[in-house]
Amino acid sequence: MSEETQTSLCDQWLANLAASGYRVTAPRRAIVELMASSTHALEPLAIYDQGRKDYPGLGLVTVYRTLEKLEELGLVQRVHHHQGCHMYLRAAHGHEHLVLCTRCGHAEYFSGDDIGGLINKVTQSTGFEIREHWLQLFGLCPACKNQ
Amino acid sequence: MSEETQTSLCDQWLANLAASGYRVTAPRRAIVELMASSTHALEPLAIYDQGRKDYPGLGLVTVYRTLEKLEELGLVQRVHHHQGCHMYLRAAHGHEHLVLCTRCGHAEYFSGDDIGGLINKVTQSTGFEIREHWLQLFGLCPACKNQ
DNA sequence: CTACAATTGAAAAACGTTTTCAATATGAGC
DNA sequence: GCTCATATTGAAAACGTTTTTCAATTGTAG
Ligand SMILES: [Mn+2]
Ligand SMILES: [Mn+2]
Ligand SMILES: [Zn+2]
Ligand SMILES: [Zn+2]
Repeated sequence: MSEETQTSLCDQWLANLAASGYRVTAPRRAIVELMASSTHALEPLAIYDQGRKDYPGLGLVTVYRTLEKLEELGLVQRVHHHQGCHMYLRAAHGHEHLVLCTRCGHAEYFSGDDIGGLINKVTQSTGFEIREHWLQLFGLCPACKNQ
Repeated sequence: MSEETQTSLCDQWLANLAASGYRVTAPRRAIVELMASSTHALEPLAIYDQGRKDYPGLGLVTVYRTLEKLEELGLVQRVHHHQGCHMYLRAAHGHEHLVLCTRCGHAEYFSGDDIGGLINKVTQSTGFEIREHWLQLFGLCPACKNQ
């Protein structure tokens, strides 16, 4: 009963890396720990700074290379922000989009957008064959709303 | 009657520059001519290359500086694309969003998106105060659909 | 036409990202 | 556990893009 199958997201990601033939190294553990739990999209330099608290020898190059792998495995995704276009966040589960706080960067996924009707309209009016869409909402998160 | 008020978009932009206290110079004319008529979002280097056909002395720095001004005046806007995040296109008129061709880059504005309902749902479920949204559709333009 | 400030392009600097490379650490096989 | 082939590492160099600096040029108000 208290024998939980409590696999943290972090452990899942590391297992995923291993299962894909990649090695589980100390620098990767530091980065995964960070990314699996972050509620903010982070840019490589921020990941580097944060990660060095955990593993001081960490190199910025390794951050880039690890993000590349995590993205390839679908664990992390790139986010375009007002503050930068190379920010990384835990990937969406299924069809989700992001709400982002313009003040603190807090990011949250939501689902349930229904733009099928719009896509039909645009298909008709423009003749485009639409295959993909980007949708992102921006505003203030609950914490930032109250100064 | 045949005395048309046929001010080209290009001339409007130049007038706008002048009215804002900026000078109308040959390099700016070359860039404006290009941007006011382009149906593709262009990156600075492409604008530079195209612009040099018209005005061979054009410098890349001037492209950057002119885009900065045109954006400030709301005549041009930055577009995030799969192929690049620093592309520029004629700004939207009012509330419009973009459909972009993933093959040739052709861009078209559309309006009539209604995501008010979605915004309400997300406001309720996340507590965010939503102030802005990005919506972009991607696919194949009519020309690219037929190979 | 003149005079002055805005604008220009070349060159240098700054920036973020990628490549190169020798040293190191990992994990499979014993 | 120990060995070994090799995946991974960080530092340094290279890279492409954007910004800054600066002296020469150009636009425009008067
Ligand atoms: Mn959607
Ligand atoms: Mn809209
Ligand atoms: Zn972007
Ligand atoms: Zn096309």
